[in-house]
Amino acid sequence: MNRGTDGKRRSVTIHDVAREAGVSRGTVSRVLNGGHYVSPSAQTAVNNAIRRTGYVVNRHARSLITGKSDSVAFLLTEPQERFFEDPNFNVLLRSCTQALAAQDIPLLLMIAGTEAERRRNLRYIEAGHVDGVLLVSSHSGDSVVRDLEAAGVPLVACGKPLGQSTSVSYVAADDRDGARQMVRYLHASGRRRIATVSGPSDTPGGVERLAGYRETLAECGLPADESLIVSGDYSRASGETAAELLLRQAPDVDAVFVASDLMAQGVTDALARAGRRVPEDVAVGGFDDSPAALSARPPLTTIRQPWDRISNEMVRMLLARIAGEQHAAVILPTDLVRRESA
Amino acid sequence: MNRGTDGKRRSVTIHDVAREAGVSRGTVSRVLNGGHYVSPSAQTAVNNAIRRTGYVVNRHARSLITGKSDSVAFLLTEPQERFFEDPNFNVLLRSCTQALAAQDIPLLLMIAGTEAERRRNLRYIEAGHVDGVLLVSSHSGDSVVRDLEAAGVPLVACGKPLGQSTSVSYVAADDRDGARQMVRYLHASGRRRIATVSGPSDTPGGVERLAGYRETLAECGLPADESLIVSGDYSRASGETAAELLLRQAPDVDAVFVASDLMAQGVTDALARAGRRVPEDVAVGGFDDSPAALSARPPLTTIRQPWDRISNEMVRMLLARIAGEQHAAVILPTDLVRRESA
DNA sequence: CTGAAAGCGCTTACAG
DNA sequence: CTGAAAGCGCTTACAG
Repeated sequence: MNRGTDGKRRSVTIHDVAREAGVSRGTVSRVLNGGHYVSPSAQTAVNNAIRRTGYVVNRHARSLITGKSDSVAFLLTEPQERFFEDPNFNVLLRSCTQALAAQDIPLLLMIAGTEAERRRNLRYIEAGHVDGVLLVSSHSGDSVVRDLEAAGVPLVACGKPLGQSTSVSYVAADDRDGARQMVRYLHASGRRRIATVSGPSDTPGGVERLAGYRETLAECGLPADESLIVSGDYSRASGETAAELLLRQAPDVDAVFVASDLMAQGVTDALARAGRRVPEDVAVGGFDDSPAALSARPPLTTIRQPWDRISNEMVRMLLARIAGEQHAAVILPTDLVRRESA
Repeated sequence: MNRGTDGKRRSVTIHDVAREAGVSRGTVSRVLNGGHYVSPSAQTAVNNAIRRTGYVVNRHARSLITGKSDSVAFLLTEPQERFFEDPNFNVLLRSCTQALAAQDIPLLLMIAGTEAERRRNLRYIEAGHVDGVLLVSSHSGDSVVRDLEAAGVPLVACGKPLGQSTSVSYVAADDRDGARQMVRYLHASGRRRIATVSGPSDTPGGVERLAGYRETLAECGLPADESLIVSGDYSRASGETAAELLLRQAPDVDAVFVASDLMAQGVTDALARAGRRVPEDVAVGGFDDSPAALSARPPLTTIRQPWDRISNEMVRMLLARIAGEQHAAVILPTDLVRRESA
């Protein structure tokens, strides 16, 4: 579609291409849609005509008949504050956008911070305006998954959706194993009073990383000690609070596995204020390998989540789901990244 | 549009509503589009029918005839690394998404990091698949503005586009005045060797904030001294490098106005390493009031950019532009935020 | 104020 | 392999 000098759109349609190529509109459409049942000569004639006329398909007309929009939504039900505090979402959003763009599928960004926004977005999605949704919503109370499933909308979640739904596709990092790696590492470097700051218990990361911590402690023959376990809400401030509590409850702590880098940054702040050196007195291990890991002082030893792979898998799965494939879960491995904090 | 159990969409159309309401499709369409020339009784009959049938307009069909997509693009031509390092973009993206959502207009996120992505996005936009674009692209070398303008696509830029185009709408914070406020403040608190770390000279912030710095120095009767001026690229690392250079060139520096919080964070790091106390020995003033200002140690005194207002204005202007209004520029005031670094 | 009708640009059976 | 034709769901002059 071009716009003339009058500002009105004057589009070259399939009709113009057909005339230019000396074939029917049906034939043009066929080459547009894969070139099946088209003779080589017609094929080239059409392609040349397309080039000469500068034709671009009108997606609305196509969608009207195919019933597909060729677009997907990236829906965020997280309270916004957290979203914009957490660098992981950025990486995820960027990678998903680009993976989709590579297939010429635009990404509609939707933020459902308030209940009203949640309803509006749901209405839009359920009206069939997108072919599927990439869902980022770590809290479980959330009914979005249920609503979307009920409406039959293809869906892939980032992280395992807690709660009832067992039939939803998701891709997640191996949280539990990541926690295990970190705790094993702390133990191997000689620490014996290993604490943890866990995430909220209504998030997969909150549950799984804590479970990994517990398992590994047992595996290493270290006693379970509830005074070594405190929890936060993934924010930096909650990390500070948690560390202060920890220092009171278990002053002899010599290592902390923190369930997110942002919280770990808060932990190192509090530790520094309390006069504990990191890592000499207390080793600190984070989770995520987010930018926060680098900006923390000292830089954080942490668990890297493979966000590029996660987003690529999410996009791949969603497209497969849209094409009719069954749901599935993909669990991706994590890596330990050594820096200075442990 | 609903999906039956077979997974196929079975939509209720305007036709069903018309039948249910006992009117023609034209009448239904009229109430959908504002209710002009419709009798009150027809109006209510149609509204009831819509409610009963759960009708939702098919946007593709509507777009096919109106020639509008009722969606806009948020186009980012910044190299991605910078985007995801800069918290301002997050705020901007969130606010724009929500301001648009309030009007029921979806935002398509487009990232043009590479030349190939740039071309693909441009093709999509120029094909008329969106009604307009919100552009975030601070570097001037960029031909996107030119291309988009040539194609007649309604456009609003964030920040003044450097370069030739004089006819593009934009909204920007008052960079120059923000710089003035900060330098005046530093001067008023007794500093006399006030340095600056400027941004790249091909960005509006790089140019304007430096100009504001120079003007205010003169206004305060302080001598212009080029050894007090170094530049960075807005990254934290470049702030560190700049500060190191500064300490060599002008060891007696007692204040630094830094053109971004991220760079200012690098400056405080380097200052701390060099044994200078902030703010006792050297006062540091940032720009942006981004999350980095809070996570810096000490927290940064900085210039707040009104991102909420900026995004609201951008959306308002774009919608006006799409509706046919002439281009315009909006300059929004900034505020000094006092914290501990100066 | 309202209905009948044309038409937006495409895809897809249906015949050949 | 190809063309003619129907139809996707809507909006908008055009008559009344």
